Amino acid sequence: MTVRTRIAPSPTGDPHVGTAYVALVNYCFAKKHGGQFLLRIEDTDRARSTSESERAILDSLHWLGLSWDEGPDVGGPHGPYRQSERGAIYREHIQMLLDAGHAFKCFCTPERLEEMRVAQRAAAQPPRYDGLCLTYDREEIARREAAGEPYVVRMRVPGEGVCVVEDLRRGAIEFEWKTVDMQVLMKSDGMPTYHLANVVDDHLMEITHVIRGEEWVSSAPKHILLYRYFGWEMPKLMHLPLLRNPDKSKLSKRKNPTSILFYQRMGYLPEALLNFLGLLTVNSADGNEIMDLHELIGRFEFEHISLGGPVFDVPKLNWLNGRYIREMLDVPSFIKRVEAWAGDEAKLANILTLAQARIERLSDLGSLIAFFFQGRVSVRADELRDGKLDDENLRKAFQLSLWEIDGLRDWNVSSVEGALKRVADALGKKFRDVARPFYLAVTGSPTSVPLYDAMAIIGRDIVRERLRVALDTLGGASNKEQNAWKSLIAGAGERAEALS
RNA sequence: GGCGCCAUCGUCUAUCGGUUAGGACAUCGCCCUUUCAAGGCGGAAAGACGGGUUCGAUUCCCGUUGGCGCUACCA
Repeated sequence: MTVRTRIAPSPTGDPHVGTAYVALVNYCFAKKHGGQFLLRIEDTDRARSTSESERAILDSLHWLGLSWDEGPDVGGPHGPYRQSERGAIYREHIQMLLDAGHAFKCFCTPERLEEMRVAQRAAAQPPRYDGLCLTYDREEIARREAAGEPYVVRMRVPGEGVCVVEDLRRGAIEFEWKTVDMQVLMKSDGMPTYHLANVVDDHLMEITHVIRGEEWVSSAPKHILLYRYFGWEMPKLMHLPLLRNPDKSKLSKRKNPTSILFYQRMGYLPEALLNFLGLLTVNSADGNEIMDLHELIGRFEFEHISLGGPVFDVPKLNWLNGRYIREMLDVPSFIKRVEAWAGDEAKLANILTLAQARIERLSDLGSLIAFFFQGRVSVRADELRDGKLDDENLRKAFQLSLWEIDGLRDWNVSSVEGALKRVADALGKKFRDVARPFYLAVTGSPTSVPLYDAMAIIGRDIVRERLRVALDTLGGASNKEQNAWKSLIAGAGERAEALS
């Protein structure tokens, strides 16, 4: 049997380094065993999925040097590879479960479900659907359906017994069935949830090894049950640890840049970033830590993956990147890399257009536009404070701006302008009265080229990081403050939270 | 709260019952050097805690503690 693995990202935000890590492991495992590696887009969440995000994920993984044998961009015999295009397949499978009595229609309102969960929690019970709609007879269901009541389809789950999840790396993990919820398989909008789509697709795409993040361990019993209901052979499972912030919490952009785009913009070489992630998958006890993809594949053994969540250690990445820059590139190829990174003609033209009106000598250019080519800019707290906002409002301004820019669909001069104006509105100010700290945070200087244009050119990832650093410089925003401030930005708080 | 996963230097890790617990990053010192890097050499730095099992536990088992995840009509 040929080994087939996959990466199944959800296009709901920036391409995450964690996705790259999981993709790398899947890729190495498949190639090590002469198998295939697939890419499938899990875009069943219609509200949050975007084609820009999908594009960015594909581009980022390609940039890192990864490729796939089948996927939405390259096709393949098991397509389509985008879940939003597989609706008929899921409906057919949902019907099979319904017909066999393995799933049922549930008409319960969100309010009832919420009350039920609150009660269960208060009673120290595991949260689990109580089965009300399971008691309805044929007529009752038909009546409600005819009346146009919205419903979801849930899977039936045994009330007793134990489910054993076999994990390649962790061994047997036991769950009592009564702690496993009767998961929604089809939402009221007719789209499948992750659990159904994932199982159906993995089977139809002949995936033999499901290698995914640790956050899926607790839903593995649901997946096992679905395979059983369908009478399909279960693929092997392996759950990878989650990448962490330096404080050991799950890697999140609130505390750390998580987007591959950020590392690209910062001038990390793709080989270095890939090598860095690869170090978490091989045994490098011999002291050699410089490895290309080919060597990573050769040395890959899943036994080498430690189960403790590894901190994404930027200093070590920096060291690796430095070694790649000075050891792995000769001067001509180094020059090429720099040109590719900084020499984008359109970008340079934009920058120079902004600068032209503001210089007297060409030599003024260096200090005026240096911030376009920097990563973080350093600003002191007292410089930021020297404005028209008190300390709390200053921190609020930065926090709100972070939420706003994360909530933007498009990144361009006018969308950025809109975001910052909304922040000023929320503070009850005109933007020009709060502009100074933003200029300082983003450009490193209180006077510079036009801010919105500059931000549009610098890119969302670097801008977010500079704003985040400015906020941290002022002491950050406490959870309490964040909760209090969220309501000031319509919808952006929740959005940012969900995307974090 | 419920369920689950995890636990070696600050960080990434080696060790698959017996080691002076090894390497790498970061850090400190020295050397090299017109500066700064880079490079070379050296130092400091770890088995969370408590019980077992065993002739012997970092390693196996149990408990505690801690970290993390899940707990949605998000993935």
